[in-house]
Amino acid sequence: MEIEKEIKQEKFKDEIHKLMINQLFTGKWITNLITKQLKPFGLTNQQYNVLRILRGQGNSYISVNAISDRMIDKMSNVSRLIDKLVDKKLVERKVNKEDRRQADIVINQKGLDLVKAVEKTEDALKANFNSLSEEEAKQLNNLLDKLRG
Amino acid sequence: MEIEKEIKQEKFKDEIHKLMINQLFTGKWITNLITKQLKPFGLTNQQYNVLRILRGQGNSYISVNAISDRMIDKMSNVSRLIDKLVDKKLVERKVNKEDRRQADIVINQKGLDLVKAVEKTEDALKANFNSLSEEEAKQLNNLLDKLRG
DNA sequence: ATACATTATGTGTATCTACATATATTTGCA
DNA sequence: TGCAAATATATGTAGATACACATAATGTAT
Repeated sequence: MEIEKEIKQEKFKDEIHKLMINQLFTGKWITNLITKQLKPFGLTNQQYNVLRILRGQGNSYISVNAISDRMIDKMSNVSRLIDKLVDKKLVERKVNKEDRRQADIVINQKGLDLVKAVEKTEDALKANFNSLSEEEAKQLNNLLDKLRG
Repeated sequence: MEIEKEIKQEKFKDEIHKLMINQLFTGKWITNLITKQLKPFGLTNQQYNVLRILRGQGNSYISVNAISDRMIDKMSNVSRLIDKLVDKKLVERKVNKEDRRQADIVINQKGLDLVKAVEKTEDALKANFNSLSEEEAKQLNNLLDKLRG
């Protein structure tokens, strides 16, 4: 649906203003889809983001800072996010021996299993995204990258 | 910058997966820009969204539900958002006489002045968006609309 | 070695958010 | 009319978020 109809706004000051709003709206739309996907698993979007980052590291530890660098939402409070994941016994944390300020994190088997379980529901999520061709998705990716300058 | 570099992820499962992440990242990027713009005015993004919706109605009242329909983030708790704006004396609320369940809201002069003050900073915000041509912005708007199906 | 800056993470706090549920009112229909 | 369903808004609550600040360890220049 056109953004004009989604938010019942007939016209915008200019194309950039419309783009800002369209972008925010679409971001929220995707966020909500993912929130719903994750709800049965008791994970927030950002907890899931962290788990996937950790899985990407295999069985090697990675610092809190490095996790933050890789997150979609870099403003997140990673310390407390990790706390939650430790509480849920999905990841493990240890102090780095070379630099004792640093906390190193790794995903464990329970965490890996949970990510795998979530991924079984990916098809349902993807079904929301079949209105674009591969070519259009590429084009959109390029424009988004360019938008951020 | 390419999304791959923004989140230090070399490759994605497929173009749609990349698009989801790129979209979330870009949405958050814009949200953060607006949050910073609004901070000196003591407004949250959603409070500002509501104020602008109300301004669009001129001096006629509009229901909480209708505000919600027009919001970028429809999940918001509009009742309490309005509470805040009433507390700040930026809007006024009255019970609708025909339907006493309904609360009708209108922006007042102080609210209008505040929106105007924020808009004086629009140029600084827009400066973040000059990497796209008008034509590319249009194309992006169309692709976003199409993405949501 | 000392002191100052920097880095890495953690914590305190107020506020915001999402979701479930409650309250009040209106509508529709037997 | 009377009563269940629908509608409009509000509230309770747990948890998440943003931001300022605190703590601890390390780097660096003298």
